[in-house]
Amino acid sequence: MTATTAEIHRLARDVFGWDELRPSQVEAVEAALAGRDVLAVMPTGYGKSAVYQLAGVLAEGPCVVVSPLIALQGDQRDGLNELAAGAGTRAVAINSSLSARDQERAWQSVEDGEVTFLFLTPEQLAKDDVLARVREVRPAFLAVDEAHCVSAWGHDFRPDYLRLGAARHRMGSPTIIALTATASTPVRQEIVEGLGLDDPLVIALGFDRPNLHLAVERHHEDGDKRESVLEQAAGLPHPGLLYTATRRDAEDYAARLGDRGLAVRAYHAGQKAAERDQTLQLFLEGSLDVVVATSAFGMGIDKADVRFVVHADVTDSLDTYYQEAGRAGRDGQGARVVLNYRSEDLGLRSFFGSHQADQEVVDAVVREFRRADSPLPLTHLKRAVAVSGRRVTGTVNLLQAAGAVTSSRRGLALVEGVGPKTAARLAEETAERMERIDGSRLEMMRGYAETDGCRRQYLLGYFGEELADPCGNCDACDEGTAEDLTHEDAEFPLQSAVEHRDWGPGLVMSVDDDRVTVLFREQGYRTLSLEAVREQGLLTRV
DNA sequence: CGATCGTGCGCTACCGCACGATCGGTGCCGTAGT
Repeated sequence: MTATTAEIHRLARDVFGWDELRPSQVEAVEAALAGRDVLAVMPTGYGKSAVYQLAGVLAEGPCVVVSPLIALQGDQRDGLNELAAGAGTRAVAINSSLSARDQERAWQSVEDGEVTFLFLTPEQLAKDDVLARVREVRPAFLAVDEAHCVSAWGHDFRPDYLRLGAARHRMGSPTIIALTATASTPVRQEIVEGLGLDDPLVIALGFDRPNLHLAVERHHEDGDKRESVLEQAAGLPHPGLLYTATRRDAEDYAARLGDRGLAVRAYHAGQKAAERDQTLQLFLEGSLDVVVATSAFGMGIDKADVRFVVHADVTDSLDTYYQEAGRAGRDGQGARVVLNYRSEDLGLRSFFGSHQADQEVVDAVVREFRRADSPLPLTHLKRAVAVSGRRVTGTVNLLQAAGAVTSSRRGLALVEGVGPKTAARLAEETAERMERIDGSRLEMMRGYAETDGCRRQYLLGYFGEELADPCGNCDACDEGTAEDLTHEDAEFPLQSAVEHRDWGPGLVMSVDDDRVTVLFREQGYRTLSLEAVREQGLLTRV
């Protein structure tokens, strides 16, 4: 399956009405059509979706699109149906919001060959009957939208994300097109591994958003921080978004900003759907000054003129932070991005970082494997073990990551010689490694908050992109504390591969005068003193 | 990790305090009950 560059451009123009495509979009479409897996990390508004849309129309079989939120799927489906109305393509979304009868009707249209784009959640693809039906229609592509969810949610919250790689093979091994707006090096790596991408074309570009002014406000007392956050949300140009770590804080800040006469509403997952929808509508139509929200607010929300994004608390990583902060200034006009930081607030985040498996579930899963002496489908294990399916899936994911369980087309199997004790030990070690890595990502958050250097150089460095000079549009640059952090002739250039005596292979993420930060495969991010590195010969370039 | 809630104690009170327990954030899905 191939298409010439001219054909791709013609399709974009005639069917979708896009006059111009970027070279990276075309490159990604061509690779996908040639059967090569693709991971495209492109900023919002860059035309990520065009990659699977163009490839999907040009391909022989339908394109399965995995998307995390049912509401988002509805928007994507409607947008696609409107966009390509004349081209004989059709998009449907099948999920639990449809009645059994409507689901069946939708499947019929898929099986009759009327559907080019089929939107599904990862949970749908965890079901045997769904996979069987998908397999029958011989999909050409499995597009994974918002692919950072694989890394952010796959481990425990929505474990079916980490089983998409296995699902791909059970549906006849279509080419995967994975898409996300923000992903640092380790997140990209997790997407590649989690989805089982095969020698993928990785396109990652355009992280810099020069119109965003980046700032950090450091605080000692919680009360002072709250006052300052209120001042920011009230005083900065509107409309804006205020992110909080808890639902309760979202309500509190919203009430206090309301007292100051602002048009403001809270938004979090504890509210009724109707209330949330209303808030979203009011915000989109420009009737609100501020929305105060937990992380529930955001994905798929495209409002161009957000003038500030203030964070009342740190997030679990800079990936999440930049994803949320990046909702400011999409129109390219100036916008303010402020992180309010207290080192104590990092505590809440480390609480959320446990990956430990439940001993009982590990035992039960291992017992079930040993009882059957042939590979088992996950659905069998979920039936056989008397806890929630999610916990079983999470445990199996952990055991698989630990190398105690392998997955093949025939199903899951215990690695030879692994008993309950070994499985438990491997699971624990793996969970600890994940926690170490989570902890190190939190440390990068601390680093961003505590640096006196240019925030943008730090942030872009985290995403593996080098900014030659201090940006001139952050608080450190305003105050003149930012020094030029780039060292072209440095002994450890950015993104160069190194090997540590004890910690193994790593990648250089940032360098300054006396320190180097390296991303290690097993340890996560570690900052080392250059003096110690030199004296003890800790690092070698490889 | 830190804030908040519930419990039990002491013992001039339906109160104050110390202590331990619990909770904190994202959304699928299926099923029970209106």
